[in-house]
Amino acid sequence: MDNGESSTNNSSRPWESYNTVFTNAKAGMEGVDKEKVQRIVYELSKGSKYFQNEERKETLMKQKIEHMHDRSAKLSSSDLSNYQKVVDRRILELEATRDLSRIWLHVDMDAFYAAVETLSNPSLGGKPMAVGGLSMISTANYEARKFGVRAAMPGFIARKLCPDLIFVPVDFTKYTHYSELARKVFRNYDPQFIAGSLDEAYLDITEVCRERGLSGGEIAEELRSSVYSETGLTCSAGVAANRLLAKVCSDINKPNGQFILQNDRSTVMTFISSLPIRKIGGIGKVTEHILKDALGIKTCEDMVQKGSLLYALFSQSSADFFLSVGLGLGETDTPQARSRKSISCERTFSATEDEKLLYSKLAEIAEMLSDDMKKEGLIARTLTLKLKTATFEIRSRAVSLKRYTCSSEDILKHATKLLKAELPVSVRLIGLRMSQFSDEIRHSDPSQETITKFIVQKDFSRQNLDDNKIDASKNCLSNDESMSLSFDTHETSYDQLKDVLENEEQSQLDANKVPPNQECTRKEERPQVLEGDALLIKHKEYKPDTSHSMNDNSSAQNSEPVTLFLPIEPLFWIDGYKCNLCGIELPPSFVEERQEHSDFHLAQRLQNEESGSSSSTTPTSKRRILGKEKANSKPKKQKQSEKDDATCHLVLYYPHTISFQERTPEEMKMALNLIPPKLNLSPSNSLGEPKSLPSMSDILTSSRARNLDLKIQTLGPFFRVTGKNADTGGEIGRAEGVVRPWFGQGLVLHLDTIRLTKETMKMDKSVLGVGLYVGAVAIRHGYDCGCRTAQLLAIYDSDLYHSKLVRFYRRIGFEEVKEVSGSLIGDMADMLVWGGVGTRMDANIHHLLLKWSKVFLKSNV
DNA sequence: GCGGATCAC
DNA sequence: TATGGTGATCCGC
Ligand SMILES: Nc1ccn([C@H]2C[C@H](O)[C@@H](COP(=O)(O)OP(=O)(O)OP(=O)(O)O)O2)c(=O)n1
Ligand SMILES: [Mg+2]
Repeated sequence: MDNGESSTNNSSRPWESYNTVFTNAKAGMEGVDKEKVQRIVYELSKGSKYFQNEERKETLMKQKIEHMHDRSAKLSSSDLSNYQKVVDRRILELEATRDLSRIWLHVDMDAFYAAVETLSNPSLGGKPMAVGGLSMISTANYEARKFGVRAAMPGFIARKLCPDLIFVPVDFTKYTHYSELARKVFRNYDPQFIAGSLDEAYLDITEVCRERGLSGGEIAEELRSSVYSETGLTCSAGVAANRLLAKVCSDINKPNGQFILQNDRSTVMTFISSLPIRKIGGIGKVTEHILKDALGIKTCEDMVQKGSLLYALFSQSSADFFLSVGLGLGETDTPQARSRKSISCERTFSATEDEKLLYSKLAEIAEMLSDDMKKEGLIARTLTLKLKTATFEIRSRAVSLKRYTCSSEDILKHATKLLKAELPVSVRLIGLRMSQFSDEIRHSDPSQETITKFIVQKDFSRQNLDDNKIDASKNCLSNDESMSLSFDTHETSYDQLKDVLENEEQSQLDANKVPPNQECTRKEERPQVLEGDALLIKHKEYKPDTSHSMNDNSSAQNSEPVTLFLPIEPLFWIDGYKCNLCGIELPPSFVEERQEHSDFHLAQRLQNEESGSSSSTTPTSKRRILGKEKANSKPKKQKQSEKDDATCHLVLYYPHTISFQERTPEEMKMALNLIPPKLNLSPSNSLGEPKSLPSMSDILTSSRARNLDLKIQTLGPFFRVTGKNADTGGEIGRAEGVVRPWFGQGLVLHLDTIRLTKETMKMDKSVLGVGLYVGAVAIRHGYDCGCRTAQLLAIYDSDLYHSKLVRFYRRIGFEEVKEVSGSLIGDMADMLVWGGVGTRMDANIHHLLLKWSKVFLKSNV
């Protein structure tokens, strides 16, 4: 592997072991003498603090690789064959999700900043030029790239590579302007295009192609030509069946070119097979190294070939991502816009130990950060201090405050404490970040402006350090008014449910948590990307990463449903902790989880039998299970020993860990995604959801006006929504359920319980109103997880209550599917799954949200 | 919840 | 002389 390379080269050609990102392939670097570049970079870096730190990191990476390698060597052949089974099944399941019906286009401007600069100063044309300074350059034009000059390279090194290099300082306003021009063009092809950074976007051109009878390639030509005529800038495009592939494609014929990958499985597979893994977004320098040096994986094809190793050594979510990459899969839907989760500000300066100086830098940064937060109307409660020491070591120190804040005084006060604890230290960078925002999300969530606009904002700037209390009372004096306003809207649009909802006096409008946001200027159509190359609110939520240690990752892994085809066998815990059916590990102390788990296996089996295939049911053993209401009694160790050899479609879940994981609803959406790779940016334009479905934040915002404090938690695919009285904290209602595949329906949202505790409610009349809110969060969660259908059981308690329930659910959009009476064998699966008898009802989630949109989206005044 | 790493642009 | 800034995710504690 790397033996020969490192030992011989280190002595004679030391630069070969200094691996920088600059050695990676990149458009415009084809004819570059890589060795020469590497040598020069090495010569100028050698011995520097930066270099030493890179060496330190390199060492750590090597250790990681070695560790991974050892682990792979220890795997027995039986381990591998077991993992291979998992891989084979997973491949089938992933393959089933392949969607070749959509046409995605990824467009990326060529040498963006540099091209813009050339536009405003044509004399730069044809000459090697870089945007940035001698310390760092942001990008370089293609003339400069011939010399090996590229983004993120220090300017002084670039100048050594290319003595005639012209430097132009950055000017974000210009780039933003041209970015906007280009986006106007994009909008013509996909009004909901997903904007990445200033210079790239994803467009779903399926409809345009269909409507105009043009191919993806023709649309790409036209779009690029249009971008050129509108901006004077060239760009490159990639067209493929999903975003991951489209992104890879846009780089192929860059600059000023395009590449179309036909939506045909074998074409895709051929394309992907020889593709170096580093080309895939999310696989960077480290991951590439680990996969290559420890596992011998170089191409995407290898990912499939060595799938068993991946599943043995990485977390399930990472392995899933890798495998899906190997299959050429990627996201094909248009994700919902996501709001930012943190805001930060950091500055580099010449390293110093001078405490006075450091404190004053800190104060400046706190001030800038505070200003930014105010501009966005954000308040947050977790503060993180970031330091880069003179030796380039990165340190971070965080505190969570009792109250939300955006004041520079608050920030500085706590930041100072954090910094103080680190002194003395020589520092070259200080940064501050605020996260854990107060509920609202508004920003980037277009539909949100509805309520926001009702809130008359005063300038909440400068809450004098009153320390605490920033809250609503101070900022939004007109709170009551705004709330009642929104409430009215709410009620009127509810007429359909009036009889059930009854009154809604909703006396105490709390507004307690309403943040002081304003974000006035939300221009009607603004992708949320803003200034500078910074604000790209992009995330790749799939971070394949090297999980290490942990012989068996399978235990605490992510929650991802895995479908297995296994013969039915009795369930028991191998060695007392490992499920013999699926291998999941659950220590005996995980009583509840074990219960759910064994129930789940049994239920799946029953459903399978019911749903056709094998009719050989074995009623006996299941009967008793059914007695216990869902959560309590225990199905002993399933003795359904009568294992028919029927092959069963089992779905099992890997619980994330012992406890529910607290997540904000926004985060939630991605928690259960099946297909990992996503680099999901913010949908641009303000229209947000196509049909203006109520977003999670709409629902939450609306609920707060009703003094409801809603929360959602997840445990793997399971979720729990709780509604509390915002004043007392007392629980008013909750909904629980699970997101899971259902026969022939893809993912469905299974609503287990919607429980309301009217005792604790002040206004016991609006119980069902609360139920609607709690349910809406669950439904929206389902929507975000990709469910199309929601299922529930209107439980039979008493005639009166039951019919009321059915009526209620029917009104809000559910339809009766069947009666589960308990008298038919076929009911057993339902009874087991649902924990009782009643009326099974289904609803189309999209329709449901549409129907409810009037409620949660106060139509514009 | 915190801290370190990784990644993208 | 000189190696950026912003935001996100994941993992292991
Ligand atoms: N580490 C980086 C990478 C990029 N950028 C900025 C400058 C680029 O102009 C812009 C777009 O990034 P790209 O990766 O798309 O690079 P270019 O557009 O400059 O070149 P090309 O897309 O032709 O390869 O983002 C940056 O500031 N820092
Ligand atoms: Mg570009």
